[in-house]
Amino acid sequence: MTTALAEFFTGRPTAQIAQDLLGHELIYQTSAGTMSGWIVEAEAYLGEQDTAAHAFNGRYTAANAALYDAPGTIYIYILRGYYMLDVATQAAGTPQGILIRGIEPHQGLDLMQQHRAKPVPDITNGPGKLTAALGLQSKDLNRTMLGANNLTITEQVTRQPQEIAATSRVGVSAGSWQERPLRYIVAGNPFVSGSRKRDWDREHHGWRE
DNA sequence: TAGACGATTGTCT
DNA sequence: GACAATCGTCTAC
Repeated sequence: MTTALAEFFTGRPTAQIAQDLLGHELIYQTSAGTMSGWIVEAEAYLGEQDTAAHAFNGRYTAANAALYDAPGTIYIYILRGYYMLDVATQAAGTPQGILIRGIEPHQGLDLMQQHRAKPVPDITNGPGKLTAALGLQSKDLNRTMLGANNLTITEQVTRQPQEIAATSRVGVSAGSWQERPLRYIVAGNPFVSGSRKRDWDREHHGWRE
């Protein structure tokens, strides 16, 4: 991983990093070809103090250890049989992270549809869906760095969101942190999980120009 | 089109 | 043995 990419995932609040991540491109290279997509939805989880976070109250297990690693470390975990893709933020020992919940396919859509035979946009509009589409069905990359192997994220935005909206996080049960607006989306993009057709920007998908 | 609910599986207590 | 940062299907409008 480059220094610039490491710096992107630290040095400011995780909520800000999650917001900044929208419009960056997630790139996964396999022997079958390259798949990539623009990040359109991300959620921030703020470590020990966040009742919804896996590391709440300093919880440390084999499964969530990646959260405690260096900024830019990939954290892959399984929920109800589905693989989820996260990136650890902040210095090692500070267990904060960002869950990537939706991407708009750019390269290799045909490959994604081989992995997950669903019509667009159902192919990548959810955290478990996008990992299935990419063929990320193992924890091999858990605790490895972005860019160290075949999975990375661009240092710069490659598309500029027209408007970023903040909402409460999905699937977070009751608690004082339930309502916190830590989920960030590209407004109007069809690949945002749970988005409604009537809210879609059919012309630009919520991107500038 | 939108809301409700049951299936399902690795992980922790 | 219970639970979870979900998904897909079914039903009602």
